[in-house]
Amino acid sequence: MSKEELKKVSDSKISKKLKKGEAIFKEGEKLDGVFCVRDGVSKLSKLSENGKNQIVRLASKGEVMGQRAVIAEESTNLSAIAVSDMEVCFIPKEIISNTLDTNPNFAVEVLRHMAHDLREADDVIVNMSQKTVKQRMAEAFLYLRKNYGEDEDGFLTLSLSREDYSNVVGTATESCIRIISEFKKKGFIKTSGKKIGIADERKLLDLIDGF
Amino acid sequence: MSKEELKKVSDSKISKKLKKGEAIFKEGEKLDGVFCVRDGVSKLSKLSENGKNQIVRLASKGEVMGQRAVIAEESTNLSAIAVSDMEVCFIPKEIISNTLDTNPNFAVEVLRHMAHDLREADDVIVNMSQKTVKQRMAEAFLYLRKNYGEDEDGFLTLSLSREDYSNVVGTATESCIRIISEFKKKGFIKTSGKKIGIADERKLLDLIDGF
DNA sequence: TAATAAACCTGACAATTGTCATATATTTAA
DNA sequence: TTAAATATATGACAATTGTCAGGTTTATTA
Repeated sequence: MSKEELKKVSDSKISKKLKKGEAIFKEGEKLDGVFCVRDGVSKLSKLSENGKNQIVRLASKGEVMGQRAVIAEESTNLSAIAVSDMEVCFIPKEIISNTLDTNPNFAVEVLRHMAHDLREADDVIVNMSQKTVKQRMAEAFLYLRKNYGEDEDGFLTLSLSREDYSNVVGTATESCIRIISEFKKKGFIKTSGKKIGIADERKLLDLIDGF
Repeated sequence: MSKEELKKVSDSKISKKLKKGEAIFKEGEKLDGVFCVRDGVSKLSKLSENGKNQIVRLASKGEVMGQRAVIAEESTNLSAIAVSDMEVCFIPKEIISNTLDTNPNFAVEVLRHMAHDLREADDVIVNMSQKTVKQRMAEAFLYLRKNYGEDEDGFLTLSLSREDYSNVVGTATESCIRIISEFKKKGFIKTSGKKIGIADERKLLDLIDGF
């Protein structure tokens, strides 16, 4: 079964709609299959011992959630919560494991995908440990524009709450808010209500590079 | 080809010896295959834009390095440098890709392994972003004991330089040294020359849990 | 062995980030 | 619509962490 075939399977399934804030699955659960995002965006996060929440990655259209746990036959280490209204479909693990066992191409394709995820995770580790909160905030804005685009007025299509931002960059919500204020004052970004737009990409890039 | 068979292949290869400090490969290189650690330990690290080095993980006996890049057909995102004298063997990428294409079991096995690495990477992300430097230092000591053991006097078998420690936990070398001094003064660890041993596991665990 | 280099250590201080308290704005629900 | 809940914002301060500038010790090598 190729990726395209799998997509067909997934398209034929009845998909589930979720409202912003609803959970698709929670950390520690056993998953009976994987979830494929048809529309909207989900945050994949993990609770640390001290009660703080860390958003490890975001998943949007076409991306699959839960495959790591299903493949490793473990309970999931992450929670998936909708950050916008969503439509997801479910693919039972039996289909996954059957296809894995019988079709080497599929396995290799999944493998490539996971190799890619792993590289991204490595990059996140380096960013988290070597960059300042301001630099991480700047990267978050650029990442969101690159991956989810902006509207006709130049505001990010995917709007996260301040708390979500703080959970992405790994900082206190207050610090996050302060940095947003500072960036706005300096003209790096613009805001309108809770919408945020990039006003000066160059300045953000300079900040990331340490200038 | 099963994992055991692969091991046989690798064992039959002429292996290469490396002295502490030598590089197996460097960030950005194209790899013609993967490296299997037969003896010793290697650090897998990445340079961030600001010139700081981050150790993403350590690889020891039986572990494979470079598979992510070979599978994704990308240049490697990490450097591998020996932190002790080492013996590694090389498996050409042709063998890997042939085996991947023809043997679904092998692909699934590699997949499981990569799923495991990905989970660990997620955990590292959370640790890096949500824990203090002291907590991360405490975790590093416990991790090193768990994975590489201690000698008859209770000192960690794998002894890293202070700079390596700082690159593992993502902090300045001076901060790292100060924390080592503090832990020693408080009786959490003991030192002898550059050797470090765990003196009070309970206290370290309490610190990690925020007490 | 002596000279040199590298690693380790410490103090002083600055910069960054977190915490707590509180105020305002916005959203949600009764 | 009004009340309650939630999200956003800011000040004041403390705690953490980084930087620079020296030291000392340990390892390397000429």
